[in-house]
Amino acid sequence: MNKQKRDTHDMILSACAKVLRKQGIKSATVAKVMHEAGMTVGGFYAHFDSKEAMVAEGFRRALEDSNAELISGARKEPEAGKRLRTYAKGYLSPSHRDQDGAGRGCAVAALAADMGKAGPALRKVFAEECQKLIYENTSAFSDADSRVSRKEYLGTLATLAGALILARATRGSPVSDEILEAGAAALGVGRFAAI
Amino acid sequence: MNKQKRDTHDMILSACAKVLRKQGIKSATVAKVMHEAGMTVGGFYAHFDSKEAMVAEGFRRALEDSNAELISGARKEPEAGKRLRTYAKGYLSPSHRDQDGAGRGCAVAALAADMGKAGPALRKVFAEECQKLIYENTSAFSDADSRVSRKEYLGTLATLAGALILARATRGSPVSDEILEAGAAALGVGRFAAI
DNA sequence: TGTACATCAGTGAACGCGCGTTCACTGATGTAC
DNA sequence: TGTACATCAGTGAACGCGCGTTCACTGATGTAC
Repeated sequence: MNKQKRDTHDMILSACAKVLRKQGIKSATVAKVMHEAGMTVGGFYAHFDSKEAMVAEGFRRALEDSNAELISGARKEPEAGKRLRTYAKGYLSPSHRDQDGAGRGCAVAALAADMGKAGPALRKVFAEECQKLIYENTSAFSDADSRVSRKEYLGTLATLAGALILARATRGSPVSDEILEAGAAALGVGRFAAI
Repeated sequence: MNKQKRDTHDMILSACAKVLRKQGIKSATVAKVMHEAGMTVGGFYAHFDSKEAMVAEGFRRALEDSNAELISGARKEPEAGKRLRTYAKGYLSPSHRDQDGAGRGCAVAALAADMGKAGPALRKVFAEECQKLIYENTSAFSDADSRVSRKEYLGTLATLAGALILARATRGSPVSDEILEAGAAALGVGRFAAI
């Protein structure tokens, strides 16, 4: 596989990751992804064995990209003890809720929903990527003085993802904003009260 | 519309609600729902204008049924202050996570995911039903001595639904159980610590 | 009571469309002589 | 250097399948006389 082909492969993957974050697995059709990558359908099978193979690779890309973007703000916070709070605030902002249309929202929230109907191969990739993400983020939110445990982070992640998914599901109704606020309040009371 | 036809309509709706809770909107095909109701496809349009119309009605049924089932245990708890805790414990049990295959899991968690891709009409119905559910449940979890505020309940709901969705998404991997436990711990620390 | 007819819930086959996948072809690039 | 050929990434049309929807038909029930 020469450089040019590798570049094309990469472009398709980026397009796939973007569409996945925008609309999930079912909507990430081969034609749509190839169009997004500026190509036609026919060339697809020179790069991937099947749609599922593309989605599996696309998952990794989507989850990596999305986590890198979401955590970048919190990383700048010098005091580790404040990072998770910064992260959560950004995560539960209306702008993050509405960013899914641009393919820039949290991939965990966007994809978790589709996993129920997905095959075991995809579920395995998803779980692996979650493990990586959990490991990376607990590290990023901790330092020698202030540690976020795996369990704390998982609990927070559940609240964040749940609030975001519910807020997106009710978008347009006043409950949507209420849910984001309630999620933030729950974390504030339960976990950040002492900070 | 005579009684017999109304009964049939109702059977289709029950079947629809069950399939919706099992597999979401996309998988609730007209043929599958009709088969589940013991009929053939052709009769469908005597009862509903379109698949979307069925799903809209099915939502109401699914959410009502699921909430009634999930809350029944907590309702038996005489002390109101303990009800939300009982509810949360059941909600985050591995058995609830695995009940989706039987069409008996929480409909909010099962359907919220599909809302992003659904049309505005369905989103409206979903939001309305959520409002009803929030109102009913805050009442059910409160009495004169112990009140659960709307905000507290919404925060809890976000954690519960988020943990369930993530646990289902990672089912088969050890993270799945971990997420359920972390969700319970988050609620325990944040909200039930004083109980 | 018995007969003829209307109504209408439900049947099952068909149609159109979108999607994953396949395949014969094109056209650019590189290699052999 | 120039010519002939091989390679192969990408094209675009086609195929099969599943799904929503339609439609001509059936057969049971009720009504008129």
